[in-house]
Amino acid sequence: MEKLVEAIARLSREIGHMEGAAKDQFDFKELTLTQMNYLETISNLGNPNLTELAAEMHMTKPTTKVAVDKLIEKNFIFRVKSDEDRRSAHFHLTVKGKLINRTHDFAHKQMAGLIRQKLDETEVVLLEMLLEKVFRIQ
Amino acid sequence: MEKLVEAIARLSREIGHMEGAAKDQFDFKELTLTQMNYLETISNLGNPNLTELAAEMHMTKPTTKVAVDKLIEKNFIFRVKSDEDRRSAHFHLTVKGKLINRTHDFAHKQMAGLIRQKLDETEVVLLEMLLEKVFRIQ
DNA sequence: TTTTATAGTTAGAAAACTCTAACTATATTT
DNA sequence: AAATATAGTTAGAGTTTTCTAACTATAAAA
Repeated sequence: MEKLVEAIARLSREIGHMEGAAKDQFDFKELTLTQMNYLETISNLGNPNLTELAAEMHMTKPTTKVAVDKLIEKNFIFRVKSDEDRRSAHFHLTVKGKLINRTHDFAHKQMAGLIRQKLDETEVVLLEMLLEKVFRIQ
Repeated sequence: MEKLVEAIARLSREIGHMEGAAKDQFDFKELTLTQMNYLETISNLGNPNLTELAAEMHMTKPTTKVAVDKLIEKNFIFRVKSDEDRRSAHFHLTVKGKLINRTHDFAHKQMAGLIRQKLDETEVVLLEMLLEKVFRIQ
């Protein structure tokens, strides 16, 4: 296996593991795996409407409606009616719903901590520069 | 937001997105999200028994049994009876089951490709060295 | 302005997911 | 050897997830 691919795989696995641990901590017993998935997708899409969410989830609209109704009832998201198109509404995360993202943040911070622990300051700056170059838009 | 954390978050999001796209490609319509999750956990644990799998999934043993029975019926995993403890059996991935990991591999290779596209050879070697140092055991 | 398309909803049914309680078989402890 | 613990199974019930078909309301096109 190529060295670079191996390193990425390792990084990815570790971050995944840290996110799993974070979710255990945050104790989302209130949500099923499926509901968590809808919530994360809403977060990723950024206030989608029902049609957009259903498309991204590869589900029908009635199925998606059942899911969002549960998330609304449990106070993880709320509806905002669209002014431009009065047929439509967009889903927003509540304060409680936004906690989901904290599990990602937590894992990312933890990984940053591991990196600072293993590399000296010069190396950290170098790594930052390299990663920034990879994701720079152009 | 700290620069390093931001870079990790970006990397993590991109890899996640690539994995999602890979799953769409591989077309696992045969599996529900839940079943996919059991299968990935079995893969991560490496031939766990029912008790170990249930613990990792935070589910009861009967629930876990229902799930693995479905995966066996669909030929994603199979049982291997333990010689040491005759009450027990371990789950192994079939060839078909191992395809799941390919979605991860695919995403990691794609990310490696993006990196090679944005960095020159010297920078790639540097990045490899830094990541290796982070994950070196000691 | 009538027709067609789009956004979302409702109803009802099937499959998947999850649990508790009670059980069998094998291992371990006393 | 008897008592206790562990690995897994079975049965049955409640909840969640998913679909198709049919509907309302608004927007866009003809």
